[in-house]
Amino acid sequence: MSLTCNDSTERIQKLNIENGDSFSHPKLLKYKRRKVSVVRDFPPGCGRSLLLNSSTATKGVIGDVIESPLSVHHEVLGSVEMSNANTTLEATTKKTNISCLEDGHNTMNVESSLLIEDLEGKDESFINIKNSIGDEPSLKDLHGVVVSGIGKEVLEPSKLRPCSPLDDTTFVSNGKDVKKVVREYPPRRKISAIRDFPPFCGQNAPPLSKEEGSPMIVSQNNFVHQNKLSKLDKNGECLGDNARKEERNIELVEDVTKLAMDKICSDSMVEPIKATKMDDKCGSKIKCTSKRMQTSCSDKFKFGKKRKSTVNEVKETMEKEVDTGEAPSEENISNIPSHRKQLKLVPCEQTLAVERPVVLGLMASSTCPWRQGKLNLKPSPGGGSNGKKVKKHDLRQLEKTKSILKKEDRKEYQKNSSKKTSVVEKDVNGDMHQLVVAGSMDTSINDDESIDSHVNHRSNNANVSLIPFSQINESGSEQGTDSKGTRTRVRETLRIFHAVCRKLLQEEEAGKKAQGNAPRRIDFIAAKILKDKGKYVNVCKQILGQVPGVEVGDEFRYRIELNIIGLHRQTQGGIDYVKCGQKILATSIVASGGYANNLDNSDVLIYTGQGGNLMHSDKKPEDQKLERGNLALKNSFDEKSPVRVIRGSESSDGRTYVYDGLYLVEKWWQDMGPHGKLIFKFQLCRIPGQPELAWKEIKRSKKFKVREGLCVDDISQGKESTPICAVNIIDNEKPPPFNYITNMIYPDWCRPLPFKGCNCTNGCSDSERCYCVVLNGGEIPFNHNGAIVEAKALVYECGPSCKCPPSCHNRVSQHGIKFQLEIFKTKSRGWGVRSLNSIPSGSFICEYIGELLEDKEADQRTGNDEYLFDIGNNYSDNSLWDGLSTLLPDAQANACDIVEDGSFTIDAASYGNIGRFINHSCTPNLYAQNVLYDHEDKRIPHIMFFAAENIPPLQELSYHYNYMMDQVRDSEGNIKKKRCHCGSAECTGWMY
DNA sequence: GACTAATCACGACG
DNA sequence: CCGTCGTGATTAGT
Repeated sequence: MSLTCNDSTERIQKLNIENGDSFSHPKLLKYKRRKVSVVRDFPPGCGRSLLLNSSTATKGVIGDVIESPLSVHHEVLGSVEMSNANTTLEATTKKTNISCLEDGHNTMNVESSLLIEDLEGKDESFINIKNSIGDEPSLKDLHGVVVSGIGKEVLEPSKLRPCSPLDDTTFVSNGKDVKKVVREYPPRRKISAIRDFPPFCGQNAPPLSKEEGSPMIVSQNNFVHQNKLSKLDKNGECLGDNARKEERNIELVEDVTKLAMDKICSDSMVEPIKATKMDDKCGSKIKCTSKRMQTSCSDKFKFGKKRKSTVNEVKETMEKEVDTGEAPSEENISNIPSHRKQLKLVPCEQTLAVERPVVLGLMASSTCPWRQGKLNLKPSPGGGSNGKKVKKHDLRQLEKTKSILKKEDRKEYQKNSSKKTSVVEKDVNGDMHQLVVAGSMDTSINDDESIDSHVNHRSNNANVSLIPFSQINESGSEQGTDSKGTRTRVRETLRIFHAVCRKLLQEEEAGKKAQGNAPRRIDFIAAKILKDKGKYVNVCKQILGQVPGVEVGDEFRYRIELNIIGLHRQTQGGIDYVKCGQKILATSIVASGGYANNLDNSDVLIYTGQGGNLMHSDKKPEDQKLERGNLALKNSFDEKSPVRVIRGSESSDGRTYVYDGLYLVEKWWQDMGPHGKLIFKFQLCRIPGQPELAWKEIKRSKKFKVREGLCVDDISQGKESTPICAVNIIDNEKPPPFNYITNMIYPDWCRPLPFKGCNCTNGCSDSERCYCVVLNGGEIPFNHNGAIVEAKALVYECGPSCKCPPSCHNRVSQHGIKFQLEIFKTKSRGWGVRSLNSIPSGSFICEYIGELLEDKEADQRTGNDEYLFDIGNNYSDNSLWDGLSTLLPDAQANACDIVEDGSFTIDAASYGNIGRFINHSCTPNLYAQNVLYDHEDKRIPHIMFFAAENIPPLQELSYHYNYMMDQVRDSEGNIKKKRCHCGSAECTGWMY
């Protein structure tokens, strides 16, 4: 066995040279800083608010209320009548004049933010708070003073007294007597909404694994409605009859929110528990099998020759279908009402869900979403119509494309909109989203919804639905099934979105030099295309609470993605809200601010309200008003309604948005902004029981400079540019020994044809002259940020024979690993691989490296099938982004080579790299891409893993092993089956 | 030249 | 029609 990789040393050198040339995100090139730090703020006791050390801490519990003698109510703002915004503003303005008197003599200033500080040693005195301008009757709405501080000590209410001469007075408001403010100091536990947890919530919640999540929150006014979900969320979009009846009720009653929610709550009390139990059952099933399998489940099996013929069979079958969408799982199909199974809605690319189960059966990969989306559509690569190069097209062409798309869908729109007239009219009448009685079309579910979803969206149909706070991606329950489909749709939609963006970016990058095109917003264009194609998810309603198919930790690159999946509808606005009866309630906020310094205290968020022209430098700043988003957040506080929080951050990886889960508005107040105008502040606290965000753990690791469970510092022993550590918090096992290599080992007899290479010195942009670009079908298959544009049968990178520099955009995977990867012990799948970085979709991860074997030789290595990777046309596996060709007709897949059948296998058992640890998943986030750069032997391409979607830190990396059922045999020819423990909601339990 | 910061133009959505 | 915790490109400054 000898190393014959002819450029191994050169490559290593290049690798070293290139180490500094890190994966560059487009956003990396440009930074944008917010001019006014309206978002950025610190919770009490943190950051700038940390004015006191603990010894001088305020005696009081954070959030406590010291009632002003002029105060009307006990709870901070909670019940204060805010109807007269002017009064409130006035009162608040004068808050800065409030003095805190000690013993009635000494005056202590209270900051405008109403921090009461430095009460150290003043225990014996009582604290009086009075309004120095208390003689003004207009101050009747002045509310209590919030004690903010870092101390946890309790300030005894008895020590809080109104000062003379207002001592013990009652205050008359609106002609009614109110209680003596101080004596009836509210019980402390009222101060924090989140501490008062109903059953199944907060501290009362049963212990949960991350996967299980938290079942539900039933807070006083924070309602969950599992039952409703089941009706709403057949992929999210429809309301069942009962639900619609409820909605009618909501419209009729006066106290809309309360009554509706009460009803919802009572309806929902049984279902969630049932669902939880079912989930448990399912979980235990998986657990017991997983125990049996333990580490062996990361095994890889070979599949025989039959595999390919099977694939072809499937392909033939699938080609008869015309389909862009995902196929529903078998369960989904069974759940579709029979009358709907007969629906054939739209010609052309739009779905024919009905026939899929047959194909799925053939596929024997029924619930793997990516495979469903893919095997079907494309004619075999390199064949047929794909022979022509893709022409760069300019804006006009794209507009043409768009208009064609529009035309197609306009017809649909007109067709459908007539059915929706009533809904539309209702919406027109309301200035905001309105609770409406959904038309019969709205009962459409699953795939049909994808057809009219954009119509719904256009019609501005904003049905309010309350999604319970719970992890609803479990299988086995109705909810789980729904969510499973929605999760798949969300992932698929985002994947397509990213793919379209990359494709557009590719065109942009290719065309830019030739003609200085006007700047394009590829995100908007991509979004528009998806919308026109009905690919939006959760479009039909504004969702309060958890959004189906979106999980805590999901990462996004563009704001518009939040809109696409229904997480946050505003494209720019930070506060999204929905009209719920008479009130508006906040559904979600985007906190884009440099919170980098304050990650440790991430469960609390202080959010600045909107308005006041803070964002417009050309307009005069004004006081923020209690309207729109501000009012919505205030109402969410009143109703204890959960608010989704999306955190935006800028880092070296560019801007990302992370869904941080549900928060409750804990309190709100007004403050003086940097421009001297009043702004609203909202303190939100993360609802406990939700999965921890990965970056917190990483932050913690960095802080303590210790990785918990670290057992090997660098399994590559310095051979990779960044060390790859091994982490095990499950048991004491260390990773099994093997020889770490960073280049393929080719056998003696294997002398790959040398790669001719290009002679480019101009960045390999010439689609006709660059040899490599020609091989790739006339385009560089990567974006300038290093992301692969789309999956292809074979990708040619420029190689050692090329004249272009190492910085050539057509050199990506050869530069090696760019992310900080580590291997870790999983609970049921042996060792797995994950990244400490956020990985944008399309990024190169790593190669699958080992010894190259012929199949027959691999067969002889009995009992050694764990780390085998069959080289072949895994293009069928790769067509993860197949919607692309139909979404972008101009951007047809190019002619490109296919891998020639040589029956080779990579064996990573003895010699390998980190790629050998990557596990199988039924819902993988990576895919294997064949790449050639250092030789031209199409039988033995490099196997390169690329990210198929945005991957948050610490999420396990996985790809689909693509075993075919009953094709995996042991050394004696017996059919082997392999348990799958990927844990995915889509998992069938078997690797095929 | 690389990087930062401010500004502009355009934008979709509700 | 209007406003918005966007986005990319341009420009000026360091």
